[in-house]
Amino acid sequence: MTEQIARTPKQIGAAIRRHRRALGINQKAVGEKTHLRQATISGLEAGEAGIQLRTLFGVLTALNLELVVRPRTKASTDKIEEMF
Amino acid sequence: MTEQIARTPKQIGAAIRRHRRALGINQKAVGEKTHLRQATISGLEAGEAGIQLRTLFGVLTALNLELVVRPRTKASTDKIEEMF
DNA sequence: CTCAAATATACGGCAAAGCGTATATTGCAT
DNA sequence: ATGCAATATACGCTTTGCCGTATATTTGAG
Repeated sequence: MTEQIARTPKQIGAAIRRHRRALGINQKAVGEKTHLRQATISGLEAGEAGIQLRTLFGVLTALNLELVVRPRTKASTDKIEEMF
Repeated sequence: MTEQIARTPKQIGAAIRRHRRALGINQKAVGEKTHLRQATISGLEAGEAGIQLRTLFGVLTALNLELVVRPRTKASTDKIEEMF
């Protein structure tokens, strides 16, 4: 199961964490590759909603990941107010 | 071709724009659904690297889109410094 | 070509991200 | 149980997102 669906910051954070662990590297190492602090990686993986795209894609690149944007597959609640 | 690969803020912005247009709605309407300004949607679609996950996922939800996180498929340069 | 709709840009203000640095906490092997 | 590695949290600082509001520019229909 190497393809993870993400519809929220928490979900993409969790997905990134799983992939990072699968690669056997720690947050500090990702921080060094990306010029981000270990604390910043921690926040991303925790799903902080304020994380910037700069940070997200830096980490994705460091982990050799990519995103796919596509229409939602299954059902969804779609109440934006309840999203975070 | 409704599945778009994104490895950079610019790419995800472009992908979102294509999907939005395919749905036939404008930035102002997306802004109203998400409680974001039209100017903010514009920035997201333009690929501004500082856009936050809060903003990204709000728009994805409004457009009924989702992300998939997966290992990169084809080749990649992977020079993070050159990413933006 | 014209004009309206859509999109991009501007400015001051407030809140928050990410920084360096440092420490607290958690998890895991022995 | 101990100790180290990994992760989470804290503080002051600088930078920047997003806000409301407003305007400039681009695009497309007629």
